[in-house]
Amino acid sequence: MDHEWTNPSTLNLDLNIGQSTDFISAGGLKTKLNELNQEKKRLINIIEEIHTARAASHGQLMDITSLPLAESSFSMARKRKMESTEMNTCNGGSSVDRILGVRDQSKIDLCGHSCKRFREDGKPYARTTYTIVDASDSSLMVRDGYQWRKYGQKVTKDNPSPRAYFRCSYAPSCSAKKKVQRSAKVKTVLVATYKGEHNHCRPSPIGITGAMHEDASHPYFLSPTSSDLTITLDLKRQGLYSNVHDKDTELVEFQRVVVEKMASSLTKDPNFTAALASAISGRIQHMQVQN
DNA sequence: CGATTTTGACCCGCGC
DNA sequence: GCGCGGGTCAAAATCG
Repeated sequence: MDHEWTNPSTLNLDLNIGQSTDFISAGGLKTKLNELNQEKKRLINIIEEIHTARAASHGQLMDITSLPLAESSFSMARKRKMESTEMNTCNGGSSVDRILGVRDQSKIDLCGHSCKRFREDGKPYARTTYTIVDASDSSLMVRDGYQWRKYGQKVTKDNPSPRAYFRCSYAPSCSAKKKVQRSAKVKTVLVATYKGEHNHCRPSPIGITGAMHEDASHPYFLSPTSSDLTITLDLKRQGLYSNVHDKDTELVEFQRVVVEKMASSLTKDPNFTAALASAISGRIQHMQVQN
């Protein structure tokens, strides 16, 4: 199975505008714009509700983050050395910091309940995220708010791009690790696989101005602080545990979320809707002149 | 000068 | 038992 992939950073959103053979009346256009405005208000309300609920549940997060860590099977050799498991608890940070901390998907679900998930053999699942970066960016750096130290790089058999290995800068007290590799199919996508859990607060929360969108269907994070569009998608929340090794499924899901997000962003942008209305009305006037 | 990155060597699990 | 490949180590190089 080999999906033909569109570069997510250059997705072509076919909105079917101007392709209909039906005549678009001025009244119909006005109705359509009103519907768009209503949809925009509805979406803003949903986002506000999500943020409010998250702020209210951060107290539960504090309890969850102080739970003992699950033993990571990531490195057997390392495990022998990491006997010092000094546990830190989060007792500080701004409310924004704490809210952003909720992004650690393995610890909390939408209801604030602990949802650290384990495979049948008792080992924790790896968390995979995708980040769109500039194709010319070869740094393999994924900004997730934590400080990482690179400790290795390998070229793997199934992907010509090198794979970078990172461990948390707070190691050995923190056992969190991640590996980052450029997608073999989409060169602008960095695939980051996280293992282990951080036992400390996020030292540098990513973009306070960043928009967080996590609901049952769209657990992703937008980072407008970088020059490129960065969308971090947590597939564990997508109910794709059983398909965690199916890269095609992951990539298709990623593409779907990107398309939905871009379409949603456009319809919420008053500049876009104004420009759209202007373009359509201009087209209508042009058609009337021709007739 | 300490922290971080690079990179070749080594370790270890797994399939044959 | 052997070879392969992913993951880690650690010395050297680089950076701030």
